[in-house]
Amino acid sequence: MIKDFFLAEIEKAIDKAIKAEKLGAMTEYVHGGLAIERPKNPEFGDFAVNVSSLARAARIAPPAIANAIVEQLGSNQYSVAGGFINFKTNKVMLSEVASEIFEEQKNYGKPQRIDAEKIMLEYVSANPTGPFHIGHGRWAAMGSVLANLLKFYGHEVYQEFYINDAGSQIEKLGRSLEIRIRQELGECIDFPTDEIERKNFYPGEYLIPTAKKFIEVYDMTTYKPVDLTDLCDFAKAEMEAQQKELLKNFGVHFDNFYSELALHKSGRVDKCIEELCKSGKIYDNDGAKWFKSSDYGDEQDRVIKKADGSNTYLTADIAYHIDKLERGYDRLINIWGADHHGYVARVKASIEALGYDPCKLEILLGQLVNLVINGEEVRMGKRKNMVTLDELIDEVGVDATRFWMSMRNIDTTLDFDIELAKTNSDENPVFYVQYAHARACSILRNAISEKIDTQTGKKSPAPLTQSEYDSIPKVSILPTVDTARQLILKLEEYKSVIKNSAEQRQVYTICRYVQELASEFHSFYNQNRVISEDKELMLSRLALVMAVKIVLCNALEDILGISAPERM
RNA sequence: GUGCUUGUAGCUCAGCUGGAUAGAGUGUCACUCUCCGAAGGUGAAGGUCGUGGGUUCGAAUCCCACCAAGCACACCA
Repeated sequence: MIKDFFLAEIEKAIDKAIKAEKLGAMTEYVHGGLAIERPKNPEFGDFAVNVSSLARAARIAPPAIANAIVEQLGSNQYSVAGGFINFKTNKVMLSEVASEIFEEQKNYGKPQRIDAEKIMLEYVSANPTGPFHIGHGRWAAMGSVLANLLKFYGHEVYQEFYINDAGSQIEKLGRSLEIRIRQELGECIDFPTDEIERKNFYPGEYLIPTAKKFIEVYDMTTYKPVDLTDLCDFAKAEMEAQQKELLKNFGVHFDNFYSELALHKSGRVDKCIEELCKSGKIYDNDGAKWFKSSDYGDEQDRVIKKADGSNTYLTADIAYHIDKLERGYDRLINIWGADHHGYVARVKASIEALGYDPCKLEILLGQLVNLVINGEEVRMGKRKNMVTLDELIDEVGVDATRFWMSMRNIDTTLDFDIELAKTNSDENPVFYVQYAHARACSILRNAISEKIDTQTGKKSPAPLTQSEYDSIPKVSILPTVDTARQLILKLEEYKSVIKNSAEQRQVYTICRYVQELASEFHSFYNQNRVISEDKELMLSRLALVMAVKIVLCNALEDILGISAPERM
């Protein structure tokens, strides 16, 4: 990376300046204390480093420090402004960026060496009691993008969906299906109207098709009592199948679906309670067993076994996380909705109590999604207003949904404006970026297509022959104009974007980057004609266009999981 | 009441471990198609960084208090 090169040069110069006693009271510089940044105003240069932080140790003014360091560098590439050292990259370095892109192709931006980890990424993890709502869409999109990103960065990533298929909710689902079946068979029956009673059912209409299917499978003409477990199993299987189908269509891949019910049946949950008992952190109170999670920073202790002898949801969750750790993962990353934040402390506490390092568990808490329809916020959660993820994707498409769900920092509430996401216009960032890619493809097509004048019908030969076109990657780019320089620097930035995004688990920075790159490219396009009489210049510019196309395509398809269309 | 998250331009959001004149997009207004896709580009206007203190040479950024919004505070899952 160009940044790393400059940082190393400057750090060397600081060491030299200290030896020459040019940095006042400073006797030692610990490497890594400074960072290279892009100046806010490009007139200052391509990169900058702020040395003001050394002022305290040196006890001299920042500009004097900067000058002392630049003196040691002995190059006119560097200039000083206040506490900043600014510098421009030379043409050779810029040209190398493009060569690197052509060499690496799909791997451009992948770091050479990282401490690779075996990561378990768990996300979505919904109840199989109904269709996904748009909130699930955010976790699905962000999770799959994060998985792509971490894999690309060099980690080994395993994606898992924890199915909450145990507990009382499943019985609710079964009983709700029964009502729908009896309705279908002509019985005059409905869900309770009393609000509290109604909470024991899922009155959404989505169970009607399932009821019809059930009637067909069981060949019923009138309702005969069916075992509740059969009803539950049928409904559950149907909901799970629907959810899996949707995930597939949404471009979200899971390596495994882990059943909570199977976890209970395997005896792992009971074993986990035993282990906790051995740790001495369990006590009895009011007939229930409590886990002393407050010893590990939780606000209060938690029930692990109820007075009626059954386990709580937490108990299974503890067992599940221990199971993940036993499967040998270095790191567990979970994406949870912010409404589950209370669980973080207790799950971490259990991990620690059972002798594992709680730092291995990273929980990304995501704020929820608000739907904006015609400029008005529609609150989710109220069942009657619920918009399902299915409906949303039908309305705006997979690409736009994935992009919009990923484009914001996870800890801000996301406003999803349906009307905006639907428009194929400049208001929509997805189309803006895809358009840039299509435009790059179009230029490359034109470079080897013969041109037909629409007025005269005269044909003129293609600007380049196929073999000339194939040699483009070997061409060295001539960053003669400023827009080209800026574009190349933006391409170079991709490497740091990938690094920061992967290390901080911040997916939205990729979305931002891709918009910025598209913007630089559109700007370049408008100021420079790519296909021209000057062949050397044309080849150089085509090489730049090709480099942009590669990076845009990599970011869109491989990381964001969004199509990079060649035509629109 | 307690905890977590958020408060930056009309709107939606960036702003990296404190540092250059607080940045984008969108909306508004003005330019811009003889030429590779105008689904584009260029420019202008628009901000007491929720409020008040504090730390610092220097604060949108760190600390404290307050105000406002969202979420969570089960022997539900």
